[in-house]
Amino acid sequence: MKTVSFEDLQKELKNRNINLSYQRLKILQYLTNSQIHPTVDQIFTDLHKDIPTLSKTTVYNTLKLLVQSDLAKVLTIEDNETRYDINIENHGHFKCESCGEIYDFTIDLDSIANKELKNFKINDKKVYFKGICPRCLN
Amino acid sequence: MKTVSFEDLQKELKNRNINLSYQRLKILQYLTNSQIHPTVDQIFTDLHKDIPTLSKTTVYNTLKLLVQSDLAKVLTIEDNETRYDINIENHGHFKCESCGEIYDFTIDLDSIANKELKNFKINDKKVYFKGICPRCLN
DNA sequence: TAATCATATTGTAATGATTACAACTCTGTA
DNA sequence: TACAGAGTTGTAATCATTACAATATGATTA
Repeated sequence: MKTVSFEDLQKELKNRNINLSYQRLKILQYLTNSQIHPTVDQIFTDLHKDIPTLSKTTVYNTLKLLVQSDLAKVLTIEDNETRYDINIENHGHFKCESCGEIYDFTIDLDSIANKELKNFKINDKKVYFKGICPRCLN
Repeated sequence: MKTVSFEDLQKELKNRNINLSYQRLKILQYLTNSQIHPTVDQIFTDLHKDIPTLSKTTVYNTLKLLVQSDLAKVLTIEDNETRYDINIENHGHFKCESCGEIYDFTIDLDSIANKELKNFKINDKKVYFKGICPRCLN
């Protein structure tokens, strides 16, 4: 699975004339280091320990920026929790209905193109699975 | 694509000892007749014309019931709009980013099983595409 | 260095979807 | 008719997200 380095991200932001402020840096680090596809609340709560002045609005703003810049993606596996993912192509997401953990799995999104959609312009593909993970099956 | 008849649905509800009240009947009809994958608000607004006493809570309650009974599915293509779909297997959803319309397309969900997940118990698979539909491309 | 300007951050208030809950209604049965 | 259980309704509460105005920051130029 292709990984995105911090340097890549920094470069991308430069290209788009987006300043890498301290807060944005920390949020980017959080997204790349923790592979947990966090919710806004998780990001805010964890980072707030290091940055007591951090505002939740800043987290929202930064995530919106990253999504618009195509550096992050919104995951809507559940209707009541929006999660964020550093943008790595060609993978799907599995959510365990027991422990709530989210697993990445590789999938060739190109291979699930569809004849019916040959006249459609496809910009984004999402694949979400739900079930029970091996750990919880025991 | 497999279609679900009204009689099938009624039978399913009987099996589960769920009463088919007037409101529930209307909501079921709405879901089967209109193929628009409606939001709660669409269902409520449209049915409210016929049933002025209808409450939005009833719509929520009924949809929850249908989902729990596995007769309907929740669609979370966007993080800000929850939609509902009568449960038909083996199809994905395409949402046009221009007009907002949602298109079904057939897809063999079994074929996108994944070796990495061979020890996972998979209960549900969702495939969401986004882009521009042919009508809006012109 | 000081002044200026654009951008980023913050905190609070507003919005909107969903849920909780208590009162009321309906239907069937004894 | 009285009762019980289930379904519906409307209001209030909750929670995530957005809007917005005030403040802070940081770079640039004189």
